[in-house]
Amino acid sequence: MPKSARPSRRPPAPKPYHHGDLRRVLIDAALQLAEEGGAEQISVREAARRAGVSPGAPFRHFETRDALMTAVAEEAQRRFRAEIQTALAEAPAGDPLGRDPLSRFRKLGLAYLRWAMRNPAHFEIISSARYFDHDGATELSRDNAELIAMTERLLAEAFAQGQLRPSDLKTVQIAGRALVYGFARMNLDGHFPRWGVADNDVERTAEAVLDLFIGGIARPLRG
Amino acid sequence: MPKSARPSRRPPAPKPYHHGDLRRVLIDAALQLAEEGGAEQISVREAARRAGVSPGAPFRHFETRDALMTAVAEEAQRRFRAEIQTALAEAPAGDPLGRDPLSRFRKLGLAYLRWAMRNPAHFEIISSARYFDHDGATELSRDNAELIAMTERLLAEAFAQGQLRPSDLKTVQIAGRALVYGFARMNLDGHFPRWGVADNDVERTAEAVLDLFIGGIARPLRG
DNA sequence: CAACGGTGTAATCGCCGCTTACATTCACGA
DNA sequence: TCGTGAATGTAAGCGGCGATTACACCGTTG
Repeated sequence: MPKSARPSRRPPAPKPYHHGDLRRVLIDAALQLAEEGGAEQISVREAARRAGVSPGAPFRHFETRDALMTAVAEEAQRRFRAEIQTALAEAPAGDPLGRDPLSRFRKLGLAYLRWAMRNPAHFEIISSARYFDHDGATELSRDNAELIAMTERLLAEAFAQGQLRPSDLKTVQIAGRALVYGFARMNLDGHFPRWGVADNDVERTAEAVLDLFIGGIARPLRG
Repeated sequence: MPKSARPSRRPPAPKPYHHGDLRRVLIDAALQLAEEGGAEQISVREAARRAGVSPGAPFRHFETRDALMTAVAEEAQRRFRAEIQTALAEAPAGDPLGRDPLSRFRKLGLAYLRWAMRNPAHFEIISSARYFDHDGATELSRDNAELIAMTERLLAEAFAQGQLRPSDLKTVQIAGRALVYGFARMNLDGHFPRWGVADNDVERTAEAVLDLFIGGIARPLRG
């Protein structure tokens, strides 16, 4: 009598049919698998196994493995988004109104890098656009577009306030993204040992790299 | 009589036993597969199929699929290396002796970017460090270390000649790599449509991004 | 020419994504 | 209240995959 001890407590749960909330459990199991061995280690069967369910059951909730990956990517993206918002919500020292767009830009980059360093599996899943082109990926695309728009706004404000040397802002934006994305992927893809960067030094190096970039686009202080 | 027309011409070939040179053919087939559908589409069985050989035959030449991937990565890296050397060999205009390290640095970055844009499948295979940690991957590591050493030398020379503003050179080096690597991966991972960069514009954008970075690290011209 | 080692084949194993047919259980209206 | 249909899970099976094993072939070499 394995599962008889489930007296159907909890009316407000959205999908407590047979299993309880299999969809949720599958996503969590998949995230766990990604943390253990990378995104390509995610397997429908193993997720089903960990959910204590038959191999065919997941296909009631996800048409294909890629659909599961999309759902996992959305979950990861939501956590990433929350992290970014938290980081940006912290009042910048000496600028309680948050009117210094360049330092907010820096904070954004730093939050991006730190999150990617500390959650490489989640970052990996979000990386590939492959899982953005599915039916249920609207949330993913929207979140991403908002993040892009935010950096665009910050850069425009920074420029308007004279914090930037004259540059094409679109180029600055893409270069900034390429920098943090590339750094995060170098970490994910295991490049840093080849570059003599130890694990303890990765976050410090990330900060140095970001500051170098910002120093390169900022208008030099006259003095 | 499918393969009877092979009168064993060519004594100096290293492995013309039964098939001719299966190892070589398998690597080429795998490269082809990567070009068609990405690195993860490489399958030992499909490579064997295209080589006209039984599914078990490849394992005489590669212990595992990953060993095949390592060999493919080495082949891709060799081509990449050749491309870089060709690009650097071109005499810089107005500096026939090649004594302008910063412009050589730029040329190196540009060659990296262009090759990655035009050979995304090869770039992808080289990206992951996973295939560097196999027995036969010594060539891969050596090539890579040489490339790293070359950029280090160029930056040191550029600094010595006063072309750079004061910066930590290691940070500059890693930032430069992160920038081009990130840009190449953004292209590979399909990010650019989200950024409003059309396919025709990718190489132009790459150049703009690189120049922005170099403008950021270069000592501003006094005028 | 005989023995041996390098090479390819055939058959098989377990895992995978995915599908189909069937069993169970919940939700809701006659 | 009950029964009927839809939502959910199971059982079984398909073909493809990486990998292993036993066996067959063949070129080299002593």
